[in-house]
Amino acid sequence: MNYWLVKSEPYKYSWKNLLKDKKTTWDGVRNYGARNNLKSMKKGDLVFFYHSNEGLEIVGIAKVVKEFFQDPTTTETAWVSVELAPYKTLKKPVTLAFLKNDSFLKEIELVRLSRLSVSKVTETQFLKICELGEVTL
DNA sequence: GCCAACGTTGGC
DNA sequence: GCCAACGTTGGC
Repeated sequence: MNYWLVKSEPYKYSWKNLLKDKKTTWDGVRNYGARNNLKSMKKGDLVFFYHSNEGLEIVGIAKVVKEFFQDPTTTETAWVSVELAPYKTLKKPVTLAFLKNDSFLKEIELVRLSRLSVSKVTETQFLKICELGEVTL
């Protein structure tokens, strides 16, 4: 099992939208690093859902329900999508400011590679953030 | 294959 | 609205 994090600008697609939709196609990724991460996702992997621009916090955990396939928003075969479904909502969102201030969590790719829209999360980071978010898996 | 110019992302 | 970080493009 691997752990990931995706960013979304809430005015475009928020965690609430995902809860309402029950599942969504994660499309529109046009960055090779992010694309490679999408390709590495396995069914059942857990994915933090982060609100960028507004909120600046991790708000939920989604689950990979379908592994990568051609991104339906383009005919260029370089780009892929996965399907995500909501899994758990964090009782207490974990903010970027908090992560940056934590000597352990500041190593997370979300902080280190701030422009990457799909990033990796280690198991330890994942569990720590779940604890902070008061969410039980 | 290097690197300057430029564009984009996203936090502040 | 600014700017740092970083990816991409294109000339050489």
